Amino acid sequence: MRYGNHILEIVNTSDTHMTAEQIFLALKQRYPKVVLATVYNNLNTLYQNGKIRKISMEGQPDRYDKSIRHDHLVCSGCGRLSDIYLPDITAQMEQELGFSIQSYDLKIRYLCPECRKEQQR
Amino acid sequence: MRYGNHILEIVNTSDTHMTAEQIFLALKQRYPKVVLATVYNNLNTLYQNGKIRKISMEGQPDRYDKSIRHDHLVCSGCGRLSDIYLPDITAQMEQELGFSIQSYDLKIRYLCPECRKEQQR
DNA sequence: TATTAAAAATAGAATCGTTCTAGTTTAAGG
DNA sequence: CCTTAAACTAGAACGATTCTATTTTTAATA
Repeated sequence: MRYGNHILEIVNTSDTHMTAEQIFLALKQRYPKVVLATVYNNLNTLYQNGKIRKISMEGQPDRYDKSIRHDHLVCSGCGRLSDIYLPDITAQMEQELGFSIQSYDLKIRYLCPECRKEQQR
Repeated sequence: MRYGNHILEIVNTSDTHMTAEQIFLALKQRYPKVVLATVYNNLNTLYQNGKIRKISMEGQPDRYDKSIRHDHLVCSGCGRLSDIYLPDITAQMEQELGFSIQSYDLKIRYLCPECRKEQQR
């Protein structure tokens, strides 16, 4: 994985949630010969090794995200996705379930301030 | 939406999480002339009207689900997706966040009993 | 340093879920 | 009935992702 570290850095330092294409374009700046399939290969490997997260959103290309635990807010108006750091509820879940879990994905749907304004008209 | 009600019924009464293709095949039994694009159209409309839920899973076709509130368990071994009815944590989330939300999606990753056995070898 | 083998990258075709377009049928209201 | 809009059909098109075959790079070893 010649590009693995750089791809990981791109994903980790981005605060947006980048698509493979966007990561490819960013990587291309330093390595102009790199090809999209390579980026996919690297992303898949990083994902399988738990180094990054993958977010699938309906109708959109998958997005890649840093692996540190956090949750997501999705605005149901504009669709914008943002990070939110809520307390870990793993223990709570496990207590409810009665068995242990590996992780969880929490996606919260809301209306962002701008879309709320928009809607009030 | 000539097929709307029947599609809704298929989704609501299924305990698996059906793909558009599977729903199409089920619907075809009663309406042999129906076409996949129509099923997609209907599913999209139902989804936009909040009658059904849509679950996007990486690398797989979208799945459709009843809209009543529940959460999901995904086995990280075999990938099987199942329903789980945990208490609603909307209020808890809102308290943490300080603003109101519309809904949330909670997907819990774990190892199902069969895969746990498998792994112990 | 040269040799070799394995791993990663490249190019581009292929796949497959989903949407789109244009034409046709159906349903509802006047 | 007649008209019009909505829904459906057929099949092409699209786009994200994967696959295949080939080439390049890397790393190990002699």
